[in-house]
Amino acid sequence: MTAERTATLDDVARAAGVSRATASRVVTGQGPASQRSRDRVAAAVASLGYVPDASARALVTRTGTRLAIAVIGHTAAVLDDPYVGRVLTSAAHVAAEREVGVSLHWLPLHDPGSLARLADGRGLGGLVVVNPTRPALETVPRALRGRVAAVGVGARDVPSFDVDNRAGTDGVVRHLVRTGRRRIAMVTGPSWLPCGDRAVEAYHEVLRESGGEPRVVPGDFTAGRGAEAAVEIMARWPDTDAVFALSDLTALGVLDGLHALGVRVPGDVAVAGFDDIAFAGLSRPALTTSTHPVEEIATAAARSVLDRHATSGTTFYPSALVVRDSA
Amino acid sequence: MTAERTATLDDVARAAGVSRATASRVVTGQGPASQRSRDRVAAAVASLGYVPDASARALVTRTGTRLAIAVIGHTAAVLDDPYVGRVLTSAAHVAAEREVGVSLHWLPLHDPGSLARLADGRGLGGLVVVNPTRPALETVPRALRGRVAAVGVGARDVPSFDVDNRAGTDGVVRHLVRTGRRRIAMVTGPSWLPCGDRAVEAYHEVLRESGGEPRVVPGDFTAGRGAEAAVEIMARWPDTDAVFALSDLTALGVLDGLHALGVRVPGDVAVAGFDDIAFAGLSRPALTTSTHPVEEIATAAARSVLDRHATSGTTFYPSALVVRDSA
DNA sequence: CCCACACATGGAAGCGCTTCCACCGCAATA
DNA sequence: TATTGCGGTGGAAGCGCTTCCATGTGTGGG
Repeated sequence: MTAERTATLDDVARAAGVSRATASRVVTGQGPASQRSRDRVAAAVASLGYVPDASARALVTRTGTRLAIAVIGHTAAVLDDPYVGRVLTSAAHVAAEREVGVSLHWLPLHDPGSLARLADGRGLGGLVVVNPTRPALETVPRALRGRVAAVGVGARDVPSFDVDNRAGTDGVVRHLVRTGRRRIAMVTGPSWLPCGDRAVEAYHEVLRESGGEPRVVPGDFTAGRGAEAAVEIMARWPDTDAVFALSDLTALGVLDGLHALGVRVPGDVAVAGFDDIAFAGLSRPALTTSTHPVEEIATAAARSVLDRHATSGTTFYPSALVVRDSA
Repeated sequence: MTAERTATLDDVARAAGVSRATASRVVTGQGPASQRSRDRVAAAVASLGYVPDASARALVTRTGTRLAIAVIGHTAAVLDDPYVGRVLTSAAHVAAEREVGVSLHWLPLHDPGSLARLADGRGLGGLVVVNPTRPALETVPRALRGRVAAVGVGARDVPSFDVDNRAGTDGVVRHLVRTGRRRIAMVTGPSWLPCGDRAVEAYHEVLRESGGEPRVVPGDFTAGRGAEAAVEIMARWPDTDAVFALSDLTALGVLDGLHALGVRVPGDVAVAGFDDIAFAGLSRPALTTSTHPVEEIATAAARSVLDRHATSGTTFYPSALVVRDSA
């Protein structure tokens, strides 16, 4: 075990024959430096394998670079949903682009205060909140002001990015109506997620127009709940001829529940989901759904944060109907 | 915008009427402190809402607390696989338990050197490498020695945790043989992943015993590749009566490819996967597979790292056959 | 009654870095 | 020639924290 220290900026400065101040200027690219210094420092950095210490840097600049993703809703179910994975992938890509790290934080639904602990050594360059709830967003640490964005609607004061699930729902339900369905049930998302509200509204509107009466049961975006919901729906309204779930995962569960009940899809009941996850095309029957450009949304959110775009309000991304076999 | 600074240890010390050194001792719990000091400092911490600055702490202790997860194989496909998500969830749980953060790093397959950049301000308390490749592991920064574990086999010098896919494969293939299949094909994992080798060996062994000839096509753990592989297999060996894929995702793809070919499952061809992901029970026909206790494995890896267990070598976790409809 | 010994405590150093500031030499201007 | 201006530079301060060390302060034993 040789006591081989990792190179420090002082080492670089010494090797390059300049002061530490100059070395710092060259390494960070801030401030003036002669071509000669620049070259010598660069050479020293390369030969020593110098990597700046992020902690020390964060300590003095009072601001870090890491991109933090905070996912609200601390249940294992959240990650079974490919949604979070897709958000993470995209964020990771943006982070890689910018050469910053990304950290992941799981926040229990009812301890929004924990968001405050995220400042974590000022190491953060930005924060993306997934599934934002209002109380959670209000506890965002002061230190992060101006460097926060939300994925999902419901954010105040911070830019927010979400799929237009009002239009998406409208498209799906209209498709159901167009194909002759009239007794259409809907499985919603978790009630604490404000973003589902607009979808439910759209569902009600289309039904009002087409003369159907609403049949809404609560969901939570899990497959298990979908299976339960299917049973509930068929027990309560046996003449139901279509089920729309605000999540493909749930729709897949509905498919399963219906299958267990001996109900044929789409013969007896049409089923549609939302999100167009990878498995949607793989189920039997393949799931009719509406796209959710998660990658685009998450990428935009991450960029917005890292670029310090001071915009606020929600940007909606379009959702497109994908007709497969189930409806 | 009031210039409201966040409380520092000096503020705490002043408010408690002790020196900064004493305040530090109380906050960290290291070193002696009288009950009186302890109480006063605790009160000051509470009233000021003091949170230690992780950067400053990491700077001086030369070691952080954050748990880093490095996933090797920088492709979007990796995250479509629920596998990584399950690892992350588990790691996040352990991190929450220990009140440390977790950061996520996506490492391109062919730039193992990037692992070195992870030391990232010594902010790391431990590193878990997912899908370890030998070259990648060799570049783990010195600073992290003794605080690294791997999920998946192939690690040298660091503790490693994986499912016993040799036994799992053995179980699945034997089940296939037991149910009368003899012309069994296998779709493997990506060739750069050493952990698949033992599974392939087990497959060969069972086949040797039962007198079947091996039919191996390469896979990459994606569903898309599964569909392709199904077509390849049926073209090359039309009398194939079973396909075993080393990943449920791929098996689901095989199901899809077979369906497109008009091949009935399990009537004409039995299909089995590996991992028992959530969707395995949802497909039609429901997938026969072998469990992969990812949560257990990842939890063990995370704990091992955070607890500085100096064990090395691989711990294997059992895999259990789950018989459903597809085989 | 004094010394040794523990325990508590505060002062000060220093982790690796950025950045303010004063300074220097040089070219351009008066 | 004397003056300004400016790009380039190094010294030094300081970010918030831990920890070494020397210094009190109270106990028990000799």
